[in-house]
Amino acid sequence: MIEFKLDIKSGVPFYRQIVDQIRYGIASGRLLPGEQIPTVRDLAVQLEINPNTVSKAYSELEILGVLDTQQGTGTFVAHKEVEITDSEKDRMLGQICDELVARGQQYNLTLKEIYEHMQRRIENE
Amino acid sequence: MIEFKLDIKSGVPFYRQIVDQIRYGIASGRLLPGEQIPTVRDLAVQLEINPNTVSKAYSELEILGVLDTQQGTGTFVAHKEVEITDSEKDRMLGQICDELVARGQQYNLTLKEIYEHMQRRIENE
DNA sequence: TCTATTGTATTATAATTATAGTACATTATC
DNA sequence: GATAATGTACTATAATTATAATACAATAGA
Repeated sequence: MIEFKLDIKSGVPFYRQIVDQIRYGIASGRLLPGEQIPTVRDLAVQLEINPNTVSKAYSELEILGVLDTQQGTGTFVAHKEVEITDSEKDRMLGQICDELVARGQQYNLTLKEIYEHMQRRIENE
Repeated sequence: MIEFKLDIKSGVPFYRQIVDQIRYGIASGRLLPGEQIPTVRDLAVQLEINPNTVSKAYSELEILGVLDTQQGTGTFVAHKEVEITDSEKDRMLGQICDELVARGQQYNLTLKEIYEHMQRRIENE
């Protein structure tokens, strides 16, 4: 399970922060395939937002195949079925890191700072 | 002078991205007090957005005392210190990492893979 | 079967964000 | 003084985001 947290000051829409945090959780291995995530109502209470906003995030991830939802039961991390070739993964890896550096540059964040931030977050898991 | 760049995928409002990039630019010393920044119309053309959106960003920064505007002349960096707190910097780091690690998840990239790729880049610098 | 819990759907409302178009006031410059 | 460029102001429109309240359908479990 992961801990959800909204940054009110960031300007990033709430539903979008939830989407990103779930995907981050999967990428970090803290959310495993088949694992249940909080119910729409529970997460809404926890984050002090409207259930519709949580539902919007979950729906978006279900359409993308990231989550499986079962009415009456709950919402679960999906079992990935799409296979991606190593070469494509490598290409995306480079692209993601390029983008990380470029985004960081806009806000005077160095490659090292970003790296160390990731390190801290990995260690605190 | 700084190079402005908008991240369309981030969900962060355009005017907000402009505000932050100017603030961080001043804080880092890449924008100097008294220096002229692009005109409302020029930046709008450059970023392919509406002039009103640029104007909104500039107005907000003028209220904060970060920019001085002179009708008929242009907009200039004010003689005022801009401080980016550690917590704000941390929030920005978190936001960028969340967004891009989440984006990598689409391609089955793990946090560890991204982290290690960054490490290799640092070593090759 | 009954009940509680789950996700889902709907309608309404409001605030925010962005665009489009137009116009005006101020300033520098020729 | 005339002109061009500047920031500013205004109205209108649309899409997005978030909330509120309600209801319905599916499931698990007593």
